[in-house]
Amino acid sequence: MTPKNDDTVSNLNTANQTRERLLEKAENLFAQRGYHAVSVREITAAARCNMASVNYHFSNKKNLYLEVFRSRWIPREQRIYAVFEESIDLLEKPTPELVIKALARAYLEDTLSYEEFKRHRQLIVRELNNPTEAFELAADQTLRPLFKKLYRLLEFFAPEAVDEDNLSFDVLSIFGIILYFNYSRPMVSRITGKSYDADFKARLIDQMVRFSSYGLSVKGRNSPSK
Amino acid sequence: MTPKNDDTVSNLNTANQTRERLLEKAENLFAQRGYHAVSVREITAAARCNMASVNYHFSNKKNLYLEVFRSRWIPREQRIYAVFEESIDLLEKPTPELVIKALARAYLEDTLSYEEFKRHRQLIVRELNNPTEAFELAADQTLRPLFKKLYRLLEFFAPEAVDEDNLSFDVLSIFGIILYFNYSRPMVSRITGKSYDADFKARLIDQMVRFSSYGLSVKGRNSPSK
DNA sequence: TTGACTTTTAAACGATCGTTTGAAATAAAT
DNA sequence: ATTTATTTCAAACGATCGTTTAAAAGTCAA
Repeated sequence: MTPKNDDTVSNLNTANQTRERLLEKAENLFAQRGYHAVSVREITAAARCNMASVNYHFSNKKNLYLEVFRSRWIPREQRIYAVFEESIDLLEKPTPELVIKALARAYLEDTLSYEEFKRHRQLIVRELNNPTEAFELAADQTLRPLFKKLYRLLEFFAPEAVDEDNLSFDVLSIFGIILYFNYSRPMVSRITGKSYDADFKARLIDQMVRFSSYGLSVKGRNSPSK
Repeated sequence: MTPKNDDTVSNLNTANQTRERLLEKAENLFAQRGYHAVSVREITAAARCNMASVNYHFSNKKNLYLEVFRSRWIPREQRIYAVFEESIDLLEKPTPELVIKALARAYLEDTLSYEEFKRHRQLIVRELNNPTEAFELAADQTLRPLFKKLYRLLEFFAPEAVDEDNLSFDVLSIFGIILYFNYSRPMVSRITGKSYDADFKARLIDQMVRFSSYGLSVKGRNSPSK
């Protein structure tokens, strides 16, 4: 009646195939139109399996939604952070400006396909606007660790002059800039009418770095005149 | 069977009372949980009227949603813009920094109550993330006029050096900063743990101005050092 | 007060929702 | 080959959805 809950070997192939198909299609549909606008019938039709499969593999619709975050969204976000941290480690002098550039790049460059990133963003924007249990998962596993990392990077570079509150606020602001420039992509494209090519990407990254690094309250940034 | 469609005087009092109650409660619920998550039964229960009233006054649920934008969201946004334009007119020298500050203030200061503004933001963030017909209404009546206004203000102040694309991009960026710092309010409060008082508001405005004005590609801003 | 019109109401409509059921199909173990 | 366990399936469940209906209640002019 219920799926096996341990990792003893059985017919893993077929079972996980439909389970994975369900997660893939569910994520796509939830991202596009939101939890309540998507029906279990629609998800299972897209995954070409029986309607009862959702309850068999995930017990109910809500838990399928949460599992999309657990097994797809969070690992993907962690991959982005891994790219970010790797490029930080390569820097000999991680100035705030370089840190922000590394973060912007990790989000925009090649790590994910355009469609994959679109889904990814739509899911978290929904949660930021109207948090459910999934927001708590995402906050604990990805957002707060990133904030801590950013805080330490800025703190190291401006160890004396700046108080804790200002620094926390700056961290949130940087995250906000990155988030906004990604989440508003459709609107930006729609209004500027520009295609989303490599040049546009470079322009976006430049804009993000300028807008956030110059606003920092920490010292040690490059000369903002020019 | 259907409500009167002209302005001949009849029992306006009672009719418009329930119509207005429906719009008020519908906006509140749509903002909090989204179109599909809210039922007509729930809206009419909150408005203390019969379920059929929605179809009587608005013909169907979807049109009730659109009417929330037409008769509540858009006029409210236009009031914010009016406050912005009034304070611009008082400036003798509308530098980009002062323009941004005026815009940030128009959104944050007293124009709307906290709860009213929260609803207002939630509605538009939903539409930005997943546009429906309502987005087109909002874009035509409020967003695009604001962009044009901002463009003209920046253009006037930097008439020579900057090309059209950069300026359009800056306008979008300013709008994005304002939008983000408002729409992420719940998250910011949640993570910083600060209460949303007058000091916090002033801090927010300061942060918005710094983050966006220093990033501009136009000349003529105040010295960005310090 | 009558009569025309507007608004509100209770009840029901068909459709679709998430979930359950029990049997059929498939795979793995003996 | 037989048993055991896992996965898939068609069908149905009760609940809730948006909408319709037709009558009751309310409003206002003549």
